[in-house]
Amino acid sequence: MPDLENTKRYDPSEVEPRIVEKWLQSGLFHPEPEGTPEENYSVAIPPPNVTGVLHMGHALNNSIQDCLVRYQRMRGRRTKWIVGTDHAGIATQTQVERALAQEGTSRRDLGRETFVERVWKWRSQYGGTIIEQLKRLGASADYDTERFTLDDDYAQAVLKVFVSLYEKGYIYRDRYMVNWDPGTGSAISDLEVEQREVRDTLYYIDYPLATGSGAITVATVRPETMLADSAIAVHPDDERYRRLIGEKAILPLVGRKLKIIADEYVRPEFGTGALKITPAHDPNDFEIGRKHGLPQPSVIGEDGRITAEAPERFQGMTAADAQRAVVAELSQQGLIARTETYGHTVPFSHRSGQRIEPLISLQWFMAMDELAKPAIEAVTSGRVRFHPANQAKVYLDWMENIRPWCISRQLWWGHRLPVWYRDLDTYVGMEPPPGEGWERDPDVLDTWFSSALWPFATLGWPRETPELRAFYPTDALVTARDIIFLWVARMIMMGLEFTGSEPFSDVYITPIIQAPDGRRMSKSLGTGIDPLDLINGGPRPPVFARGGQPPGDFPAYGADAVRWGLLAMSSGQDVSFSEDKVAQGQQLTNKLWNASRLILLGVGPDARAAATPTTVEDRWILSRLERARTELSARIERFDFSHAALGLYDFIYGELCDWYLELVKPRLRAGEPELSSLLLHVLTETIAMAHPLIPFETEEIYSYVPGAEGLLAARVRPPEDGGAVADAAAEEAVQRAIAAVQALRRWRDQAGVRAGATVTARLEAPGYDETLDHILRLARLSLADANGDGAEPVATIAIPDGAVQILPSAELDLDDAQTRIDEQRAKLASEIDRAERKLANEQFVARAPAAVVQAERDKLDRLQAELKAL
RNA sequence: GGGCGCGUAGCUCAGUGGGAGAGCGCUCGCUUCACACGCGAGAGGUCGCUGGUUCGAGCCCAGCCGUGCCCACCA
Repeated sequence: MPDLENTKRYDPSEVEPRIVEKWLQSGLFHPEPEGTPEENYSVAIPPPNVTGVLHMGHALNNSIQDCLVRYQRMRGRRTKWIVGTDHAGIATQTQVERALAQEGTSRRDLGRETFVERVWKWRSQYGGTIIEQLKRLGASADYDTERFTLDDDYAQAVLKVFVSLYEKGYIYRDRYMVNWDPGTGSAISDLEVEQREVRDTLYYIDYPLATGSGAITVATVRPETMLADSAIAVHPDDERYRRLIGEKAILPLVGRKLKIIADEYVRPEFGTGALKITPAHDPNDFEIGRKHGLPQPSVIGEDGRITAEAPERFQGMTAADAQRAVVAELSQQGLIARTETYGHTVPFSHRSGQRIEPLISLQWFMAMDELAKPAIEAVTSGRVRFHPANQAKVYLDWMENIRPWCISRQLWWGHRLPVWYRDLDTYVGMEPPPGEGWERDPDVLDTWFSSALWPFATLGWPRETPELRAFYPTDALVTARDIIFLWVARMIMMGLEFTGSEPFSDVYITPIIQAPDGRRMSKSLGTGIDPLDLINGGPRPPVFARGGQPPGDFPAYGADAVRWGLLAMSSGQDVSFSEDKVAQGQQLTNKLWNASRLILLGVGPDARAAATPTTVEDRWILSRLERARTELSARIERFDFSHAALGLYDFIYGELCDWYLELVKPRLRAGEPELSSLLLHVLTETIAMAHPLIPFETEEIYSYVPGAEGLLAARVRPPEDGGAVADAAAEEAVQRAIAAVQALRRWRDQAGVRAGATVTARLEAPGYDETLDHILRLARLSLADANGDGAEPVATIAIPDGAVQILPSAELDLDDAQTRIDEQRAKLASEIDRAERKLANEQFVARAPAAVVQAERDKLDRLQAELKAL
């Protein structure tokens, strides 16, 4: 325990690790499975990759979830934050394969069984880091029931879902065009493909007509695929080619005859208006081929090499080599009419970064249309709400145009398909089929298939567990935009299909935090920050250097400051990372620490918190506190985290510290018992409302509060009173006093009055009885005694409803004072002029709302009173 | 091609119809007994541009310019 008296600076690196242990040992984060989902509050974490490490996106996402969970826990709800990790098929397998490559071996060398064992070993070695990092961040998740998407129970859920959807006919096997990723050697789904700008060469190739005279010229960026051409298509209305429809052309290099067909898909204005059709290697051609019943010769295999269906001299070449060979032969034969460079977008694998090879493959698919219907309705009906709301449109647009999902992956790390083959028979079931000779399908499921079950499979589904009864459906889902389709949509569909309920009612889409140069935060680009480097202190990457200085290291900001900073950044859909915001969070924690020291060291050990005001400023702070509490709660509930964070800062700095604590210092030194109780009350309520945002420091401070019991994190806050505590009179009185002090300080500063000097003054304004002593002290004035009553003022300062007259004294420079008065007069006069002109405008008086007009009149009256007092 | 955003003080960003704000940075003054990672005061803005609606526009509408992201099968 730090010595409060001598710890003038809050030190998060000393406090935070201690507090984490305290929380974990308390068992507070693990709720018993009791009550109903309506009474309880639950959140399922987006499961990070088991071998992953915390990045800024996680830090933001989990700061937000923890804010929600802690807030609800302190409202008295039983809270369950489901935590765990994802096996992340491709990502994890790739990691391990990379390690194997370094050892000079490969998964093929090891064989499937050994390889999978190796991945499990890898997982036990490197897995779980991120869970420890979540604890360091303060995430109040239920670590006692940590889940993994490859746990035995979880696997049962996955198998059951597969079998059930197969039996319904939604899951089926088909030979279809897929996105083949040569990098991972697997098919991947449409969502794992990204389009990139590429400059290619567009080749114009002459295909001689079968009649022996003339040729039809086609344009292509992938000449090697011509080996698999099965037709040429033109637009039916294209005058240039109409007479050729039904004719045949000779496929160069191969000699096959290609029918010239008509299809409206072809754009006459592109290239030559004639399109070569390669059904096996282009998604569009695949569709056209099916429509026209064309054969689907396939010349590029899953290994990326030319197959036996191509002429022998090309077989075995890589696609790139084949392209060079094809172009060379065509040029030799004079069949390349011309070439041009051509910029366009082509698909790349999001996983391996390699260019997608579209090809026809036998894969497992899932029909989505029927599943999508209720999931669309869930959002249009408002049972699932997106925040911000316009993200619902993104979801709906995708759902309404949903396509089949390729769910099989040619990997070894994942849930293996519960499918067995024997000759022409296929068996699908949770257990292997009886009898001999069955071969299990070697493929595994897309990782997102199992992720889609996360909110209920983690609670024990398909068993009817107490956890499921108590915590499903969950309440909020907090995630990033980029997985709305991959994950959110699929969870809603699966939740509805298998549990009959939406898996959550609110989806909060976090902003994406970008590097200062506008790029994504990414380790490989050098634009990433490790959140732990911010928390504990660590190297600052060069792009985050400030003011032209060398980057140096981050100071150890602490988890509270990082959390607060991230929340404060969270407005809009994209935000630049701002170290200043984290620094502001650090300032806040330091300020709160010192305010707490003032109170705790000042009140004495026997004081107990009680909300008993005795003065106008007491009533003021209670009123302001209640407003701040109410506002903060409302902002958290509507997922407005940046305003929640900034509003908390404003209350602590702008009201509690700048004014209230300054106002009561004399009473604190006098040891007034009622004040001590009130200060403890205000402190306790302040740290309680701040706790969901800055949990560590507030927990630490709470441990020093006399009479406080247990953990702050477990404290149930009194409900907001909805404004009943609001004390308009006290707020008005103190607000006027603040304005007066500020006006007087400004005058002092500009008139050059020495900072420590006390100046004699006379008050010429009504309504300051309760606050006069405070104003005199904070503005360093003393009231004129009876002898000074008749003196001529050397300066007159406008304050609300009147003025303060400054009487002559040695401290004052009279010229400066006069200048100030003149300036103030001019300023007031111009404001009065503005208000008068506004009120003279008949249109304004006639058409503006009465309250607005009245407010303008009141303002004019006030300004005139102030001017008169000068 | 479609969709969603953004453009306000040097920087990062608040501000959804009624006198332009915060944090940081900058200037000036304070070793005031919670905090010098502090306190007090201040300077600094044609609110991207043009037009429109309105008594009144940073805010609403239209167009334009700049910029970011998502979706999409045009060789």
